[in-house]
Amino acid sequence: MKIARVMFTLPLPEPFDYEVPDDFDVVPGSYVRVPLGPNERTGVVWDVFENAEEARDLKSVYMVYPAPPMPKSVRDFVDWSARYTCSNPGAVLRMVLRVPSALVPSRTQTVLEKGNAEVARMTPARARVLELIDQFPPLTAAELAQEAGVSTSVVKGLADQGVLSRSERLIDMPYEMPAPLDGVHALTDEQSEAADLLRQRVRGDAFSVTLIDGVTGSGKTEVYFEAIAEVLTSHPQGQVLILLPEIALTQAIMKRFEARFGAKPTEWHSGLSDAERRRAWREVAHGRARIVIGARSALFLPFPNLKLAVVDEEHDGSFKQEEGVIYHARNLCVARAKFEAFSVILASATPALESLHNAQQGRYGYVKLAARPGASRLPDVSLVDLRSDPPERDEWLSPVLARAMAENLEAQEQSLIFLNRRGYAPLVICKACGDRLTAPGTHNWLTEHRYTGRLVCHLTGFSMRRPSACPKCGARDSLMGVGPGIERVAEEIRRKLPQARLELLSSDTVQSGDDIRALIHRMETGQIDVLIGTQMIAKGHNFPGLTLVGVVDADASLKGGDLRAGERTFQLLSQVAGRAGRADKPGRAMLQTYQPEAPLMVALAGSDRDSFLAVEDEMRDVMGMPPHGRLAALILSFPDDQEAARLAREIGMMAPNAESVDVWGPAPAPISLLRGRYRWRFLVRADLNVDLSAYMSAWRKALKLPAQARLQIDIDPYSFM
DNA sequence: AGCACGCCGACT
DNA sequence: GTCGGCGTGCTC
Repeated sequence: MKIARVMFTLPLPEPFDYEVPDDFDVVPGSYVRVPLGPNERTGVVWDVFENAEEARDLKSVYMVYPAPPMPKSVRDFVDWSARYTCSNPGAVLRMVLRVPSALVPSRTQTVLEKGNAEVARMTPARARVLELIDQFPPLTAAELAQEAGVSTSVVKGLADQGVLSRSERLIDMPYEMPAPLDGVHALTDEQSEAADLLRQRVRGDAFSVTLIDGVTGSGKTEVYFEAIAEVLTSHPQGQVLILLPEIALTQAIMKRFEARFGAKPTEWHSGLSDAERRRAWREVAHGRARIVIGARSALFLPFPNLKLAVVDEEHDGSFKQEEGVIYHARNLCVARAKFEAFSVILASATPALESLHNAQQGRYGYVKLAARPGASRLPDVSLVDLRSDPPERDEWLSPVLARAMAENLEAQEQSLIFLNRRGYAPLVICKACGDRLTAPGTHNWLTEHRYTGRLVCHLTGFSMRRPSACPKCGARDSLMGVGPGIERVAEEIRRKLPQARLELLSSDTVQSGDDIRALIHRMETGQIDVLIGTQMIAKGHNFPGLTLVGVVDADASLKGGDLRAGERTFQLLSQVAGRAGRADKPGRAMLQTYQPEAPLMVALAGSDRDSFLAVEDEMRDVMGMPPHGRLAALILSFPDDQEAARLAREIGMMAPNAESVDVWGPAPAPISLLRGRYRWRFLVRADLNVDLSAYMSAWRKALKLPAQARLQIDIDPYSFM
């Protein structure tokens, strides 16, 4: 008897066995329809084996889909990812099998084109159809009737006479084949050299990772285009995947691909319709989609013949999936490359410490691209010591920065003020009773938004009208905003520079991409003197008239005990500082800080990424943190406050003892209440030689928790909330 | 994930 | 006396 071991897209711990009828062509990787309990489901055959002795009475496979079997390398990748992320293989499989309807071949439709027969009796309506027929590719009867402005019966009549001939066409057409167009970009010597190296690395069928470290405008994209072109020519069936942060998947990037490769790449992201998704999945699975550009979930498409994956903006935090199966697309991409023996290119202007570390260790190849000649370089960065030059009471700009802004305005140059805090004040207290207003059931402070007149919790999304009396003691007009948000700093700037044209940029002031583009346009064309904004201003264009960047609170993002706070702050601040100045007009950046002697600040002041990273790397090494150690988080959530705390302590007692593993916690999570559930966190650190995934799985397995308790395991956490 | 079976409140 | 609430458990 032939037995198929079938994996489902369900959170089951293991595959189920089914009998395979003799006349069924079932191989490992086949997609099958099988009975499961009272229903039937689609699953993937993980394995096939002969069983001599009559075993349990198994149910039978109903049907095999006429789709290319899932390659072993992809199944291995699913198994490995499940183990690594401490999730069920079925949950990972669900990410691969996102579109079950794509397993069925595309339906066909009848289309019409010019036939052989002559029209017997010409009518005006028929004449109009025949006039048009040569101008279009084959169309359906409905489309043709619409174009000609006649009813479908006219079209049908012509077809029945043979004047139009009918043929069948797939509804979901294969994509156009890309073919590199030469001579699109002239490369500089440096770029050619980099391209040569990459071409050489993608030519074979070997696993490799190469980091392209190049500032904005250094031609990273053109260089990795060369590697893609090489794959298309040297591997006639080869497929290429480009992973981008979701937000970077714009029509602009699609146009650049089209210009280089003569056809639109296949898109894969959350905005696709069901039909587009089905088509994309099917074309990928058949190996016909040769260039796929997508967000992190594209990593789980069932490529049969992947030869190259590019992770652009590889440092970007949005590659980390924080819900369901928690994974980092960049890291899993490298893992998949090992299973399938393909090349990976990581590209960034501010590479992640981990990636640079791997490059330094020789595990990754490394290509450095310097700035394009004439492009702006990092501006002069100076530190404003808030201890020696403090702002006035209830103000946030040091006199030093305020003076620089006034001079800049005088010289008709633009300033940009960065503060990563939305709203007016990050905390509201009652002057009468001293109460700090928090979101209900949490300790999260409410942020005051003057613009909308509301108090908002930025962590949970809770929001209320600003009350006129204290909710605790009832005192009237006693509520007071404490600390700065961008609205409040804007108020201070209006007071100090009343003639300046000032605008704000945060997720509260712009609703759409169009709003942002309009604002960037006003900034570019000099219609704004001072732009004040949150993190949102870090990304975007260089502004030619911008010569001063002020960072209100350079210390802010260092707080919170987040492992990567320093690294992220450096990336963010160097991005923000990099907005200032052009070759002809040098820019300067001023960072307000209470700790000008901190290594991060010193490195920023020296615009010295390498020495900052060296210091950061040293610190991580001393603490045994990534990339010198491993990190995992365990998060418990439970509907009841008291019981959650008790369970958390109990879970802590059950942590397995292991060499070279430190368990910290439980601690109430920074977002301690989320969707009605109370949350506690553990942080686990281990040496590199420890299988931390196995440790975490063993820990979870040892626990017996009530059904409402939920445990999340986050291997290599990026968010500490 | 579904969908069953199970044991406790408001209704013909 | 039932209809149905969603808590627990199973699916080869």
